[in-house]
Amino acid sequence: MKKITIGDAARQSGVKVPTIRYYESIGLLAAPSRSEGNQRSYEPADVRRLAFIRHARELGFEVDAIRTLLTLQDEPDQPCASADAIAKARLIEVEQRIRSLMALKAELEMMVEGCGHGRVDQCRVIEVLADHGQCTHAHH
Amino acid sequence: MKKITIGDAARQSGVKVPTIRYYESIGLLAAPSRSEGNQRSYEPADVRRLAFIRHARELGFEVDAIRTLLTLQDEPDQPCASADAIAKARLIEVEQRIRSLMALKAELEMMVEGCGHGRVDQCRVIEVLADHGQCTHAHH
DNA sequence: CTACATGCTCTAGCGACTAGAGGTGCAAGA
DNA sequence: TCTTGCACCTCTAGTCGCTAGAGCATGTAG
Ligand SMILES: [Zn+2]
Ligand SMILES: [Zn+2]
Ligand SMILES: [Zn+2]
Ligand SMILES: [Zn+2]
Repeated sequence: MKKITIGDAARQSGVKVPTIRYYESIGLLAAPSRSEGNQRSYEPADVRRLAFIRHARELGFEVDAIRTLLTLQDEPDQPCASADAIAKARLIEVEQRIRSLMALKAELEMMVEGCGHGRVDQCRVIEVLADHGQCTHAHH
Repeated sequence: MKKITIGDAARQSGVKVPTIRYYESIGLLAAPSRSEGNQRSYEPADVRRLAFIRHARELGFEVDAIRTLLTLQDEPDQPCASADAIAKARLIEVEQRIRSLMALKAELEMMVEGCGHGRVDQCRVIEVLADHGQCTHAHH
């Protein structure tokens, strides 16, 4: 019976007010009912949905993936294979990203630690940037 | 002999043609001279500059940082402290990103491996997404 | 000379928001 | 009751680093 304003929904879900409106505009969250003064009025289920979205975003899922996951959530008797596939794809993505960043980290360490902090024309940072041949990894 | 077209510059530097024009439009690369038919004509130094930009982008430096690095490169007798600071900042960024992604990886593994691949209402993936309390890390 | 590749400018779109302008609604204190 | 002031509304435009396309002009090989 209590009306949940967009501000309340934001506080309870951790999703910012403009972002909630944005999610509505892209059809990720259904348009809620309105008060007499045309203000959005949410149900507890909407807040749970927002928290779900936020958590999925924090874990790096794209909005399109979240759209699919939300649809699945609404069909509890279906097999969960596609949800698992989405999560697994994200996991593989993250693993690749970590590998790539570790290689990057190595290059950056070489640059930073290799520099004697003198003049620019002796700077290891600038030197390596100007010549990828100085890198230990062939591809970044 | 010379007359490096934008296509040649692209092939030699690894930066795509529209991207070169984009870099010119944001002032990252100086506008080159033009041929009689109004076509861009680059010097070898421009191609080196493009390769520098590309390498820096591959290492994840932002365009604004690259702008600073390029300015520094043009002043070889200056101290390289600010170049080193930019690289170090990027290194710290990368290290933080790796840590964050490792935590993410752990959560995703729990989700993917914890699921018995049955019905959606028993899916570990959906369950964890709906409740951050199920996560091992407090913050993502 | 004729194709066709490459070049030109300009505009719009991507993802996932964020910021601001300019207006309305609403609750609480004086 | 009035007023203050925050919360809410819509709409537009900006962020970053490109990328895609339209509709032309130019350059080159056969
Ligand atoms: Zn240095
Ligand atoms: Zn390199
Ligand atoms: Zn599952
Ligand atoms: Zn979590």
